[in-house]
Amino acid sequence: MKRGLSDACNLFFLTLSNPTRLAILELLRQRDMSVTEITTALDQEQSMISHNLTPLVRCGLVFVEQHWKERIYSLNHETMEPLFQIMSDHFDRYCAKKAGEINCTTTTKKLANI
Amino acid sequence: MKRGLSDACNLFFLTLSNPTRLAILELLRQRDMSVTEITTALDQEQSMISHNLTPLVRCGLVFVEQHWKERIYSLNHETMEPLFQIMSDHFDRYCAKKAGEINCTTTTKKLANI
DNA sequence: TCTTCGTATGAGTGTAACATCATATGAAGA
DNA sequence: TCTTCATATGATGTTACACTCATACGAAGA
Repeated sequence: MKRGLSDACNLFFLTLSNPTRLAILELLRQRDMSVTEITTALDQEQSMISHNLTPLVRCGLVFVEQHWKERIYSLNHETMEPLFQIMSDHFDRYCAKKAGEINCTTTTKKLANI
Repeated sequence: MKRGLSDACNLFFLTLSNPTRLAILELLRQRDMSVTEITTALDQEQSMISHNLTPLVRCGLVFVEQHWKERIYSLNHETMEPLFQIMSDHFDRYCAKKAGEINCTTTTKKLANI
C-alpha cells in the first residue's frame, strides 16, 4: 500500500465498520437483491438501507444496476471474498471464539503463535 | 464468514478505520518499534499513540513484547500483508487514483469492469 | 395526468469515538 | 529510596457518525 492511500483505506474500513452494512454484505453474498428485498430481509427502515448502501457503492464494495423500477445491488465478489477469507482465517488463528463473543488472546507474539 | 462474527468484524474494521492507527500499521510494516519510536516517527502525543495501540493489540493486528523498559510492537504480518494486498488490488481495479484523492467510479457493474 | 411503487435525499438528534490534558504505574539506575 | 525513563490510564470536551422521520424524485401503469 503506497503512501497517500491512507485516506482511501480509512474510508474503506470506515464503510465496513458498521453492523447494518456488514449485514447487507452478507446478504448480497448469497444473491443480488433490490433495496426492498434487503429492507425486508433485515427488517429495517428503507431509508436506513438506502443511506447505508450509498457508502458501500461509493467504495466499490457493491455495484448497482437499474432494472425497471428496481435498483438491483450486487456484491463485489472479487474484493469481498478474499476479504471474508482473511477475516475468517484471522479469527480462527488469533481470536478465541466462544458463543458469539470475541476474545483476542494475542497480547504477545508467543501467545499468538500457539 | 459464519454468522455471529459480525460483531468481531465490526470491531476489526472499526480499529482499521482511523488515520493514526493506519499510520502505525504502515510504520510497523517496515520494522518493529517501541512506543517512543512510533511517537517520534509520527510526531504525535505519546498518550495518543498508546491509546491507539490498545485496540490494535486487542484485535490481534499487532503484537507486543516487553524488552527492558520498552514495549516493542510488531505487525501481524500474516493477517496484514494479504489485507494490504487486497486493498491495493481493489483501489487499482475499482477506484481512480489521482493525486492523493480517491474517486470510485463503480456505479454500475459495467463501469466497474472497464 | 394522476396514482402507485421503489428508492433516494435532507434535516434533526442522540450517541460513540477521538484527541487532549493530566496523572499514574512500573522498571531500572544512582 | 529517590529519580528518571517508558508507557499506560482516566476524565473531558468536541467531532463525526448513524438512525429516524419526513419528503422528494422518477418510472410505470391506469
